Amino acid sequence: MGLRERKKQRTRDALIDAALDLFLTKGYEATTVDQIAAEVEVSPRTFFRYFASKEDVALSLTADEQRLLLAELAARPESESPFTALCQAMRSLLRILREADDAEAGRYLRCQKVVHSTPALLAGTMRLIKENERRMVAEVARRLGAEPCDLQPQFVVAVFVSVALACFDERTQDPAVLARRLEDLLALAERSLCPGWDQPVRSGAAEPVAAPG
Amino acid sequence: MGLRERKKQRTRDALIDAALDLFLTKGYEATTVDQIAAEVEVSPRTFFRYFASKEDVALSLTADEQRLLLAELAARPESESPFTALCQAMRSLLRILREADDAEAGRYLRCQKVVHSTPALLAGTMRLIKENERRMVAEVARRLGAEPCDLQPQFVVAVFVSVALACFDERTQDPAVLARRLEDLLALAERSLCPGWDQPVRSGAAEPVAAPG
DNA sequence: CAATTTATGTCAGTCGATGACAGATGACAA
DNA sequence: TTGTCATCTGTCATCGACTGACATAAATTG
Repeated sequence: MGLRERKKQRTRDALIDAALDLFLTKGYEATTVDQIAAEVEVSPRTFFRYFASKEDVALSLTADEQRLLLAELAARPESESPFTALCQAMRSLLRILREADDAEAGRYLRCQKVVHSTPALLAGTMRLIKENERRMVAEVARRLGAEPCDLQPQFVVAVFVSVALACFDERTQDPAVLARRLEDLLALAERSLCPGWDQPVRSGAAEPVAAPG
Repeated sequence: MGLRERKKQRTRDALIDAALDLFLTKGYEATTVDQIAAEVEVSPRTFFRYFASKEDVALSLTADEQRLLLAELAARPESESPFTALCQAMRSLLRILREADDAEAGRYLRCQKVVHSTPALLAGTMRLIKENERRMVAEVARRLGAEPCDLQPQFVVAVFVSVALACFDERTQDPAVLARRLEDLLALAERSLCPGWDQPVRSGAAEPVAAPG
């Protein structure tokens, strides 16, 4: 890898770290892009060449995680039922977070703190998750032999997203605590959902049960 | 009601209508606050006395709906299980939308179109729903005799929100079509969830089932 | 009508974000 | 090493969202 690319990567990381630090100490709204740029000693214009917006720098890690989650889902064996595959992908993601080096782990923790204390960033996170949800629906639909517009794949992914979001809801920042909370929630989900609920329905059996008395 | 308040209400409605019209024809990003204000013949500064932001004017109807949903939930009888109460509240909301007069219905339709074609507004909608989710969790927790931080009320509301969001996902704007889609999804949810899943667990029965074979 | 309250307009200014242009710097070949 | 090229960066100008301060106009109240 050339000097140029290494330099770019360093600048990018420095911008993220400086931004997260400032967001944590002064608050997201009270921090200006100029201050972030000054901290890294680049011009404000350069900041916007690395990140599309002030929000973008705060959510870049979250965006990475969403991409990772989707990749883990795609890597799950076809033999797993859709919801199981989603849960396993989530467990993989949490394992990766726990095994990250200190710099990465610190970045993750600061990111979590900032996002959860800033409504605007919480909204941005939702947007990212919603975008990823469409891709997960496509994958689940494929596994079910259904279309992305069908209700079942949408429902399966929606339940999964619910559980995942409930995990992150409170002030659960430590990946270990988060993993524990995920397991509790998945156990609750398993108690609440019928066996086979996330598997293809036998054609011709359960469909025409609409006729009222 | 005095002249002053009536005038304010008219200005507010005019701002919403003008904004939605412009958003629909020119797009949300391409529309400036100055244009909206000019359309209603008020100063841009006045616009910001009615709405906190450009986003706010687009989401004011959605915010009203969320407040309404919460009110309908609170009005459901205590005898209903939490998930049933949530679903009935949602049905009430859709009924109100279907029974609205033409001006209100038109506003609703335009709002839906604009929101679903603008990522920023989709994110804002998510934020509103997330905020309302906290209040719904509080109400459901109360009905379950649990705390808002407990997993069960969070899970119940999360599943409900998932279903509700899946309703609005596609280009389903007409309230009648939306109601039909809701019923289909609720039927799917009912097939997928165990009876009594959203009711208080008998103390001492289902809890210690963690011991592995 | 007079006094008070409240809504509105004007002005100035901050901050996020983008386009245009020029200068600096790393990549690469001769 | 040197020259050329692509790319990165800084500077400048500009737009649009948003806010505070102050003056004006309007409605409410007595």
